[in-house]
Amino acid sequence: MSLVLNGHGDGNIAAEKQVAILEAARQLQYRPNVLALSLRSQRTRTIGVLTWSGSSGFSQDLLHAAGQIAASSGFLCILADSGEDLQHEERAATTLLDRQVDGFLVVAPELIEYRAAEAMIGTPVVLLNCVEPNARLTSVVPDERGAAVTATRLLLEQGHTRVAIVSGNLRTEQCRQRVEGVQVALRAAGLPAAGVFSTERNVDAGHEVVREALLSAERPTGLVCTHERLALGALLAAAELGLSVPSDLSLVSLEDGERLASRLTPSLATVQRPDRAMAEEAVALLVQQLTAEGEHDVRQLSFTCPASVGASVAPAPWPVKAPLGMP
Amino acid sequence: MSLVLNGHGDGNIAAEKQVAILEAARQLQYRPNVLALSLRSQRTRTIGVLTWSGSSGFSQDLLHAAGQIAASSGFLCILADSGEDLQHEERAATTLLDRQVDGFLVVAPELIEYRAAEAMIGTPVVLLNCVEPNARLTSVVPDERGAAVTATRLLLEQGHTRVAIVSGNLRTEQCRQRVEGVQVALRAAGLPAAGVFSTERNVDAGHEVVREALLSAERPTGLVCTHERLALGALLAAAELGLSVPSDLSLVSLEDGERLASRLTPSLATVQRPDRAMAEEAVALLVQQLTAEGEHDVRQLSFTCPASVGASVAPAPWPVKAPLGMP
DNA sequence: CTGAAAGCGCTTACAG
DNA sequence: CTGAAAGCGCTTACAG
Repeated sequence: MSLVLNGHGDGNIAAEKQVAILEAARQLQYRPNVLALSLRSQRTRTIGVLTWSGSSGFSQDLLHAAGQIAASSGFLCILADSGEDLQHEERAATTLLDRQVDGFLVVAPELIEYRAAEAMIGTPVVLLNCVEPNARLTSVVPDERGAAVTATRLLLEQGHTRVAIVSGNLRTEQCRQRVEGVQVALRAAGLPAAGVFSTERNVDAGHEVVREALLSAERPTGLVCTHERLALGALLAAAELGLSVPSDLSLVSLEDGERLASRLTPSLATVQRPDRAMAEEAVALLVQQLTAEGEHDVRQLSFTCPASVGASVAPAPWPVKAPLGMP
Repeated sequence: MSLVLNGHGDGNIAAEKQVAILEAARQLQYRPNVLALSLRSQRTRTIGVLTWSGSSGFSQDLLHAAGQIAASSGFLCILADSGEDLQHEERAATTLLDRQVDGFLVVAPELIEYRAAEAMIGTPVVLLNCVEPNARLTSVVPDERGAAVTATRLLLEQGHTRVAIVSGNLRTEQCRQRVEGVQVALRAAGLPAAGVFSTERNVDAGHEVVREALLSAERPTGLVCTHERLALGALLAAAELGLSVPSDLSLVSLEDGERLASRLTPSLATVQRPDRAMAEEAVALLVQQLTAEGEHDVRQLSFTCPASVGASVAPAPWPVKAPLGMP
């Protein structure tokens, strides 16, 4: 009977008998017992998703997208959230393994280096938005450095030469790469390195630090913010000091999934993380490993981040106004 | 053997034999096969979580919290995301049912009325942040109306008498209840109903509509916003018109999970949705239904929303300044 | 007190 | 071409 239902009937079962079986199955609304099937085949068509909310986590889109795409390949995602950070990672992995997940998808809220829990070795793993330090696991990440280069070019194209960086904590891999990208772009344009204003990743802190930057003697005409909240802080600081964005100050931000940029006034020019495409690719790679036979190459995929137009960038003012501090 | 491992050994198995078994199990790192166990017991210790991202969905916290709490009771959550709205709900429910989930948790990104898919009847269901129109399913929701009353009182206590409402789309249950709450509070204080400025739920739209409100002849001294993005828009509009928050304009917002309020300058006074407590309760109710025997009462739980202090409220200015429009 | 058997619902060889 | 049996890994009665 299962032969028929699974399409292996031809050549084995008489045609009319097949029809009868199919009809009966329909009438009884027969649905196979997935548990029994899994027990037999030792495969559950299930992906264990390891995630954690992080300090400012916005993996929400990545998670939603991954779940939908997995579902379209007949895989279901079991979520194991290890809380604020990854300390319960090992236990979460074990729990998922007990449930016989076919593979793991590790979804990080922001780009980090990730060391897989010991329990996971031997099971297919794909990393989303994180990398294994020794590149021994397949990973799908945004090209953060390239994104920062792209962002900076938006300012350079408009003739800005006095650019500053507003960044989150430089101890995070993400911020380091983003800041580096800006400096690379400036160097390539023959400009000196930008001043880096590093602070907590929230609107208040951004406000404060940008205020400071705008009051400095060498007031920048263009700002690259590593995170949307910082850009919002910058907007508030500029308003407070009577500077108009973009005519007095141009603003570019890298996206971090908050979806704030397009909703501000003026709308922010940003460089976006292609969450959906990345999730799609990561799940596809994992599903491929799970369904195809044999060994698979470890791959490191880096996604280009596209620029998104906004009203926060204008040509550099010329001549540059005197610093606000000295009238 | 399983008797020992499951703690039913005493009285059945010789003590020293039990020790031997336990020791062997440890050495072999024995972990029971959950699949086989489920097939036998017809229970999977699995909760199917039905969710969708909605137009502006911020169920992220609810989801994370639910997953963690379920895990602490030995239940795992399988996520089924039905995309933008609930049109694929039925299919998602069926998929989860095929996986033999023990029960359903429906997590709505914002308060709505929810009609359970037909496939789900017969399986325990708890609704989180939504209600069944005929109150036939257990649900856990925030007291949106009460939250709006609380918010409004923050203004009334400071002597505000000219209050306006900035609201999202009034066709949504959530906004309706929030607006209603404000009016109830005003009526109770013997004040006339507030003007309602309803618009899209984003910063831009909030900005625009608040600008209009502030330029009207009867300029309000206090604003209740139904969503944080609208409050942010209000902040920008006030800054643009040279009004200071809170000395010229007091601002209170209801929270919607964006976590923006505390990060703005000035920090927003808000009334918060107790996401974690709600998720905890919802999961607890479901787990209880799944583990205890017999029938269970259908319950409708409403959670009080606590006010959160912020710097955006001050006593009403007196006398009220002339409207900005006529100097 | 202990060991062998039945059965959860499936699929895959294997006789007939 | 078809039907009965074995087995995935567990637990729960049921003989011994």
